[in-house]
Amino acid sequence: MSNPEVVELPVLQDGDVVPCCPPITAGELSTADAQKMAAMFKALSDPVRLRLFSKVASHPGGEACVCDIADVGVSQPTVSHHLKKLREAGLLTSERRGTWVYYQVAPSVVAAMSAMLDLRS
Amino acid sequence: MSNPEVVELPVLQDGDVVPCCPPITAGELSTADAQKMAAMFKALSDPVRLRLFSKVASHPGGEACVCDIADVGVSQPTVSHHLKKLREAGLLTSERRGTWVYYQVAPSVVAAMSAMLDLRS
DNA sequence: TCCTTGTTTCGATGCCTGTCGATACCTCGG
DNA sequence: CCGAGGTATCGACAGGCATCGAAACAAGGA
Repeated sequence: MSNPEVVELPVLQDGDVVPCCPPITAGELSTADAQKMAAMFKALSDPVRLRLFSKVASHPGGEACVCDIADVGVSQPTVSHHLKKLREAGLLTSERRGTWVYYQVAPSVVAAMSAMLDLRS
Repeated sequence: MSNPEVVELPVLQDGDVVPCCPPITAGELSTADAQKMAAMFKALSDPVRLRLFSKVASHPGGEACVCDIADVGVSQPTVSHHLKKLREAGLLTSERRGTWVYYQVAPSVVAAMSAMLDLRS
């Protein structure tokens, strides 16, 4: 925390539209696009993160309190660590309302990933 | 009959319907489903693998010789290693035809991943 | 104010994985 | 049968990451 000049990662912010990358069949991926896409998929490449994400996504309104989803078989700090990863990847956004923190899905990012996997040609 | 060197995978074969997992919004993922899904996403969580996959997918017929796609900036053993990972995840299948080995995309698996990311709510 | 509950950060540890060079394997042409 | 070129495996190393307990931070109530 002693470095105030740390450059923020080019991660995605709440509300951003994310075109990101073309469908995989459109042609060879550039190195830069491949890195961006890989970061997104990596965020979902862990079973715990996948369960956390699905718990948020399956909640009414695509939103859930940490206290509602924290039971995934790992310690609470680990849950927080994974939620942070999902936030940094732009898949979830968080908002504190009083005592509790609520997480919401970021639909555009997920839609972008889905589009990239669309193999229709 | 021409049933030569079939590379057997304990995983998914081209043409198989892949029930695997429900859409993420359908409810909480079971531990088992989460592990299966995470393995698929993990296969695409590396930039090199993503580029290899896109090179195969963007080739006519969704098929390409290793010699056509091996130029991704890493050594030949590393390319082979990544292709093996993609094979083990069920995303690619391989077939030796004479001197060269051809890789094809396994459309159903990719479609399954895409379906899981479908967030229409 | 102090205490309780919810959440995040910190520091350490052990496993997993991407990468390479060397080498073995497979197929074809001579 | 042998050599050459394409592909896969092996062994080793370095960096990354999931996980935990402890501690710090935030908000509300007594």
